Amino acid sequence: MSRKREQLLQTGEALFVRHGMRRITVEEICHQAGVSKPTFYKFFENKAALAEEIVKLWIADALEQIDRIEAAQTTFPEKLRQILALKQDLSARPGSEFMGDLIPLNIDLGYALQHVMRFLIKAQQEGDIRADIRPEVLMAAYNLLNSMQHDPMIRSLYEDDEKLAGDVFKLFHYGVLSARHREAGPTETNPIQEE
Amino acid sequence: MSRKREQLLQTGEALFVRHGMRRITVEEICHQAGVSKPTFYKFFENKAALAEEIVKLWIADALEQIDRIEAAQTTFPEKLRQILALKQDLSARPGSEFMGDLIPLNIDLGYALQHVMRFLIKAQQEGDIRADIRPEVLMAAYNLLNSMQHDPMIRSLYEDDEKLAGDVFKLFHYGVLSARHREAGPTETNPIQEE
DNA sequence: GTAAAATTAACGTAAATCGTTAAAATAGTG
DNA sequence: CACTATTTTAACGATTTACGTTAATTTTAC
Repeated sequence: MSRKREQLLQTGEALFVRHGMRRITVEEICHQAGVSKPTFYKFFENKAALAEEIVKLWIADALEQIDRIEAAQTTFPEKLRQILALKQDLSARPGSEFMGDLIPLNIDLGYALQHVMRFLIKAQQEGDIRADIRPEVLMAAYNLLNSMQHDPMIRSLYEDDEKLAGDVFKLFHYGVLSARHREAGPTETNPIQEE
Repeated sequence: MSRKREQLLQTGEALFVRHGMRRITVEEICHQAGVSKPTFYKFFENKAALAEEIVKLWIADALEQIDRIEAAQTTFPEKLRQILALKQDLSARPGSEFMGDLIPLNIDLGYALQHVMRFLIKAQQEGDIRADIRPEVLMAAYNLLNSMQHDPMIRSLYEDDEKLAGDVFKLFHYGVLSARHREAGPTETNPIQEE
C-alpha cells in the first residue's frame, strides 16, 4: 500500500525484535523510518497496533509456509519437523523480548496454531499420529499451547518465553508421534515416554 | 570487593552493550542484578558513573593485553594486527549503541590509546614504522583518533561509531606501516596509498 | 495551479525515571 | 543471644520523557 506504512512496519519490526516494545518509542520508530509522528498515527492507532500488525504479517506468512510444507512430498515426521521449526522461528526470535510483549496485547499465535491443528487432525486420520489420542485430547493439547503462554503460574516456571514455547512443542513432538515414526526421530534430552 | 557491586557492573555491562545506555534504567539494572536501588546509589553516583567504571575496567584489561602482545615474540605486523584487533573489540562491540553513549560522558579510550602510542613510537625507533613520519605527526595522528570521535562534523559522515572507528584504524594501519611490511598486509578495500 | 498528503512545531496530559529518605528486615559478629 | 552494620522495602517530590493531538506550513502529485 503506502510506502510510509511499509517503512513503519519494517522499522518497527527491526526495533521491536531487537529491543522489545517497551524500550522503543513511537518517535524513535518515526525518526528511523523517515516518517513524521502524525503520519504514524494516521496509519496506526498506537504502538501496540503497529506490533499487532507486524505479528499478523508474521502469522500470514507462516500460514503460507505451512500450506506449502503440507503440500510437499516428504515423510510426515519431516513435515512435522519443518512446521515445528517454523513455529520455533516465529515465537523464538533469538533473545527477543518482543514475544513476551505480545501477551498483554492478547496477540497470540492462535490462528496459526489452528492451522497447525488441522494439519495434525488430518495426520491422525491418515495414521501418522497415533490413534489412541481422542480428538478432544488433541484439542485440549492445542488449548494447552495457548493457555500455557498466558498462565502466570506456568510462565513463572520459565526464565523466558522462548524456552516455554520450546518445551511445549517438544512435548507435542515426542508425545504425539505414532510408533511407526518413533525410532526415526532426532536425539533429544528427556523426551516424553510413551506409556 | 563487594559482591553486589560486581553484580551491578556485570549486569550493567550486559545491558548497556545490548541496548545502549539510554534504554536502560537504573531500576532495571538493580532488578536484574538482584540489588536494591539505594545500594546502587551507594556504590555509584548515577548511571553514567557505572558506565564509566565499566569502560575503565575494559581499558585496564586492554592495557594488560597490549603489554602481553608487545612482549610476545612475533613479527611487528602481527603485533600491530593483534593490538588493532583488540582496539576493534573494545570500540566496536557488535551493533551496540554503548560506544556512542560514552562520548557525551567524555569517556574516551585516550589512556589505552596512549599505551598504543608508546608502542608505535618504540616501533618507529626500531624501524617497524616508516621513519619519514615525524614524531609530532604521529602524535597528531593520535590526537586525530580522539578528536574525530568527538567531532560532530566527522561523526555525521558515519552512520555509526563503529564504522568510524574502523576507518580511522584502517588509516592508521595502512598509512603507517613501513615498506618492509607492506606486501605482507591483509587484503583490504581502498587502502590509503603511499605517496 | 490546485488538492491531497506529509512535515513541523507545539501543546496538555500522563507516565516513567531519577535520586533520596525513613523504617523494617536481614545478615554477620561477639 | 544481643548488637551492629547492610540491605531491602516502600514511598517521596522533582524532573524528564513519552503519548496522542492539533493547527499551520511545506511538499508532493496530478
